[in-house]
Amino acid sequence: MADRLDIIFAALADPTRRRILAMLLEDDMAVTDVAEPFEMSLAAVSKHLGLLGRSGLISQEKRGRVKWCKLEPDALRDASVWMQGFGQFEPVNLDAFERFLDTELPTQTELAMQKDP
Amino acid sequence: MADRLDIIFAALADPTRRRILAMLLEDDMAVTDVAEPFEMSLAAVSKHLGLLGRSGLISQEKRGRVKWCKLEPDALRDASVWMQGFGQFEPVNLDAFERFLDTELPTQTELAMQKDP
DNA sequence: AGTATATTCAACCGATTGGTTGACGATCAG
DNA sequence: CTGATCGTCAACCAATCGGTTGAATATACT
Repeated sequence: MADRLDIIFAALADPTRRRILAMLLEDDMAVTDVAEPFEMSLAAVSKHLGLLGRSGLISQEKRGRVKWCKLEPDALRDASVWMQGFGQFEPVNLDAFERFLDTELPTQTELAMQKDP
Repeated sequence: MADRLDIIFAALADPTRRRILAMLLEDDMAVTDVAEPFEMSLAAVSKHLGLLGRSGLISQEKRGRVKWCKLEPDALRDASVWMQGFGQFEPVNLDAFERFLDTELPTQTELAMQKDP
């Protein structure tokens, strides 16, 4: 049902999760350390991290009793490519955008896309 | 307290709305024409368009009894800027970034391999 | 062994989301 | 005026979200 872009954009649609991602940009962190600056329960932050993990934006690896969270910026590439299709129309990005249209609009055959058969 | 990024990412987190945006990339459209290819009620599509309008991703102008929907790609700029904050994530450098990731991520086997225990 | 730490799980809550339906106000055509 | 078309509104529904608590499970320390 929910495809990859759904989950990624939904994950980005929350300020807590965006802040977590920004924190992980600095360095890998344990769950407790991620939760520390937030004024919410550890369980809530753990949920956010679980969602981020499911979205692929972070990976989590348990070493001992500590679960380390690591940013996976590669997952943002899909979303970035999608958005570039709207923001800038550079020739460089046209291929990626056409690929996007292929996957995103499967049934839109009559859509006026001037693509070569 | 939903700030602008919240609303924009949330608007992008739905496949119907992304498809609507892709349609509007081709041309401005009336609400009924936007709704035509979707297998849902007109009211549902109207709600989606309302949300897209509130997010600033589209604008709507009523001429006569027809409400025209127009893509506003500039609204994506905030989100794009935020994502580019994730480090060397400019469109031009995508290839270089991919190469960086290839050397940075030795194994992806543990990624999303968490089946139910 | 016993205790502290790290993290998740389960149940619950109120708010939001994505959809439906039917009624409704505008606006256009005849 | 009459009737069709365009679009939204209001009420409802099931599912999800973001948060809370308290218990449970591992792992580490002494």
